[in-house]
Amino acid sequence: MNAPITEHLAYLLAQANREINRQLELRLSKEGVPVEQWRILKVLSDGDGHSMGELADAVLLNHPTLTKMIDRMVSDTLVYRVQDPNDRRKVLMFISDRGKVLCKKLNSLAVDQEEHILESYGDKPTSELKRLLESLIDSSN
Amino acid sequence: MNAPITEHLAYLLAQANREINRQLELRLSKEGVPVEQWRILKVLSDGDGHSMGELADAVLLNHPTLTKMIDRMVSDTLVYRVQDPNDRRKVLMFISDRGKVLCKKLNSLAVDQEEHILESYGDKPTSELKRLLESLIDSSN
DNA sequence: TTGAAAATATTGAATATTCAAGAATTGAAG
DNA sequence: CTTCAATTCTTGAATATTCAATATTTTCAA
Repeated sequence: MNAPITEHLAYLLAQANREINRQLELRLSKEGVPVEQWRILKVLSDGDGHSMGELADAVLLNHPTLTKMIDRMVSDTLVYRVQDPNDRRKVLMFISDRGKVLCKKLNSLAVDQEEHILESYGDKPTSELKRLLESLIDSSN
Repeated sequence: MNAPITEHLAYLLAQANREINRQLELRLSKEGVPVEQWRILKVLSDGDGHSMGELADAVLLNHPTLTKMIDRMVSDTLVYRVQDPNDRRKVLMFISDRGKVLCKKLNSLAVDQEEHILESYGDKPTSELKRLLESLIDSSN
């Protein structure tokens, strides 16, 4: 017989991702915000304008999904669109003041989670895991 | 400023998972099968009957999604349902002969991928990463 | 300079997922 | 034994995601 599915890297990643994501979702739900929106706010919180393509890459969403999520966030006045003056094909996304306030709250919820992981999983394993994940991602490009 | 999103464990996991999953998807698409169906076949390939609840846990899908995916797989005669004689609330899923044949092909495609990762990423980092992921998952329960 | 190809974002239809409710069966307390 | 709560799975409606097509702008070669 072949190796069981629980030994495949793809499966272990999916499982770990699912679990950690579930925990984070649970915390962010206190503010009624999906994980993807937190990512968007966090990327935009540098105050710069980011094009949709750039954003889609950064927040791990494909274009149409991002467009529709941004539509919602614009309705909620968390972010706003500006046409890029240098390339009018592009739309630059900016975070609003309301978005910044929300983002701060979300950050602290996310930090709570990271601290919880550090406690139960350990300091060294966590940083070692992060290092390995980064290098796996690098080696996949 | 807060830590950038790229330093959060949740983000790194999502990114790595997305990338590895994308690669696996690409291989399995040669047989026109989504990753989740491969997982289902693999779990069932022990020949035992598995209840829907058990399966849903194992393949990281929630109940209704699994039910509908199983409906498709039953249509394709890859698996079949049998009512559990000991507990008639339960449905036991079995893999068919056709399912077994397909599963073998998929396994070798998946093994290809694992080997590709081992080559580009290295033998030791891979097993170390797997170990850390397993223990993260453990510590989250 | 013009026109074709590439890049960027959005839209709408098709598909898939999720949530909440329902049906069937079992378990267990009174 | 009966009844009520819990377990298991499925269904249908609401929601979200994806694919393919479209519109707009830019790039670049002829």
